[in-house]
Amino acid sequence: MRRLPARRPTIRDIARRAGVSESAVSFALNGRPGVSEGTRERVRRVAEQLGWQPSTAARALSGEGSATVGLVLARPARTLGVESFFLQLVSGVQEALALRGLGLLFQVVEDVTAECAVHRRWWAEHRVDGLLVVDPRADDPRPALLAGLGLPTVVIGAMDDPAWEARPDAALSNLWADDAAAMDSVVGRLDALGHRRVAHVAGLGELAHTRRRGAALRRAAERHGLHVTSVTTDYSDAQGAEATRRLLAAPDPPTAVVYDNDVMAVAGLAVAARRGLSVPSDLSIVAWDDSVLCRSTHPPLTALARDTAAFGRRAAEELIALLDGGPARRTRDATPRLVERASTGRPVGRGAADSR
Amino acid sequence: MRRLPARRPTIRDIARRAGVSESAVSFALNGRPGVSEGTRERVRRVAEQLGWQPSTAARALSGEGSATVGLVLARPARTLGVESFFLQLVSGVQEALALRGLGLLFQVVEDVTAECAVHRRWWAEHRVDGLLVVDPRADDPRPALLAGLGLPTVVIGAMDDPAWEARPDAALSNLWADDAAAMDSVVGRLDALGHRRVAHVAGLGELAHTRRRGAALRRAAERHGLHVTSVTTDYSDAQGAEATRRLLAAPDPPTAVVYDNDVMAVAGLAVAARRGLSVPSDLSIVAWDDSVLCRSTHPPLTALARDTAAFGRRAAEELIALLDGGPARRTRDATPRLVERASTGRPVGRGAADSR
DNA sequence: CCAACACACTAAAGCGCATTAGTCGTTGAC
DNA sequence: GTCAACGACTAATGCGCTTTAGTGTGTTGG
Repeated sequence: MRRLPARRPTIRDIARRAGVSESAVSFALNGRPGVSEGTRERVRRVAEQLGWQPSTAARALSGEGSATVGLVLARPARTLGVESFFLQLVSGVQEALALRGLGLLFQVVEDVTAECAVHRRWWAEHRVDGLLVVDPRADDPRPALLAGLGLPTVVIGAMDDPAWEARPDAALSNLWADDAAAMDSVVGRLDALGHRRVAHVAGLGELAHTRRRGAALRRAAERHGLHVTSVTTDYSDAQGAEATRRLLAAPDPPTAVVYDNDVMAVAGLAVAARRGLSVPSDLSIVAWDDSVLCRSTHPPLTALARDTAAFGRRAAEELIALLDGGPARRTRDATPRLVERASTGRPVGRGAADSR
Repeated sequence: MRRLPARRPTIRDIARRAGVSESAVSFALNGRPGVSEGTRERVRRVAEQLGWQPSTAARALSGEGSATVGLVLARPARTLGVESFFLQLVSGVQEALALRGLGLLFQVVEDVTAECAVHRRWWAEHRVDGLLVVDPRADDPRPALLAGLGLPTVVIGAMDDPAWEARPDAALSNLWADDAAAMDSVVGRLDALGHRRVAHVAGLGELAHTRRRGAALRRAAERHGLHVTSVTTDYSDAQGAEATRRLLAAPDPPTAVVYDNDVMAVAGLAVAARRGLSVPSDLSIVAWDDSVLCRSTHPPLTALARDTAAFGRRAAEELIALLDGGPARRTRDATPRLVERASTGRPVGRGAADSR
């Protein structure tokens, strides 16, 4: 009834039109030796004029790979569509991939088990040439799986050292940001402002970076002689708010809270406002990951900023390097920097810095 | 040096193991007649045991299609990674696609021209079987292009009637929400609260739904005898804030503002707070599209809520129906409903409803 | 008892491209 | 002047799967 054919041109069409064999066309179009410059040029023109594009399916079949990389997000749907992080990351990833004509196959699943299944399927189906893995976690099954399948992979985010070293000689690179250093800068600043009790509203406990941040916080606090509390959440606004309520209800509430994402920080701010606390004099707030959100609240939030799109772009570039046969490597990205806005300041009242 | 082979099993392996021909395997696995139940079962077991998965590349080559649908987002990078809308939409889309083993090829580009180029390339490369198109706009070149290419497509969002009717007998469906009705409900409510001057901070002027909302607002305002102002923006927090400042600086500022997305609404709220205006008594705020954002501010924002993930799911289902050879059709999704929170109320002072 | 016909299955071709193994006409070297 | 080497191409094969056209066997009916 519909679907007017609109047949795609194939190299065969080009061959006929240019009066050469299909192989000559293939050579010409792929820059292989074996055709004269004249013929090459002629073939190119015909291809252009016919609007020819290579069929990725055919290419993939004849061993070239599918010109596609995969990215799967394993997060419960509930905590999704919230953080700006992923869309920005993806947007950066694409920028780099598009330059090479690589497509991005994207999927959202509930958990890591499902993610592994997807990886396995994609591999078996020849769908992807490489993978981007996000949210590395403790006892992460993915690096081993992908190494076993021989799929070039870039893990985005700090992996635990054992996980990194355990990987065999696989095509597995890692791009990480120094969360510990970033946390240090936060704690140092809070200490300088006179805070003595700092809380950390952390993200999912299984994630490697959650642990790193927590550990860094404890170390830094010890160095500075601060008291710290930590609560883990699922990154949702609900749990961010709930954690804030709990922290503030404690007998000796913190005067500063560091949130592991922007959404929870904003939720925390709202809780403080509802309780009549003034930010920053009663409570200082720091958000991990800057975004529009942080800039739009009142007061705007101090945040650990990084260029997420650039992060994604670099990750994609690492993967491309791997795809080109380059060596696996571990690269450190820029450390998030503390952007101070109006949500942090000296604590006053409510038994703040006086205990020093 | 690396990349341990780990060859994927093919139907040939299955055939050998099961002691039948490759064609028999193909028939057995695809539920085609021509094999006995016993053989079919045996083949299935062997395939299972070998962990076989069909190669999409090979499938695509032999005419079955690539088992992939495409979605490209044409938005300047700046306004991206902001709204929760897209990630949620995508997450819903996937849920439906995954049930059918369809992959989602995703790309972000700067503008519609680039989007068309991507569509064309995907088509020529045999990469996708169908497409999801978002943000229909006035004089949209995409429906005609895709109809011409014969790619089954679902346009997500209200298309202008001419655009819809002009489409030839192509595999082009449309899923839309009644923004006009939603706008009516907002205006009705604001009128009932006593507002007389309402402003609309709209999104990109080229988008069809921006125009529809604007037109609906004007009609409704006329019906209710209200005065309306409208400003178009690029959806960014910066322009949302700027528009708000301009509106509030006017000689006869509005007492209620409807923002075309959550980000701008939050930015507007911050502007109001900075100017010392109290929300809602000095200014009522309504956000189009509900999200964590709206719930997390203080006061929380009244918003037009809809189930975006479900919207995406339905869109994907429409596309699957099309892929299955179903007829093109136009479907109306649920109308966004007004969720009243603390950011709307009766206007007081500042020359509010007294002029009635 | 043989033709007609199901039935279960195999052989072979084709999808679009890359690649390997030729083929053929020139050149260059000795 | 002859032979090897080279450049410019073409022919043929394979990738993994679907599909069409057989093939051979057993059953049925006249």
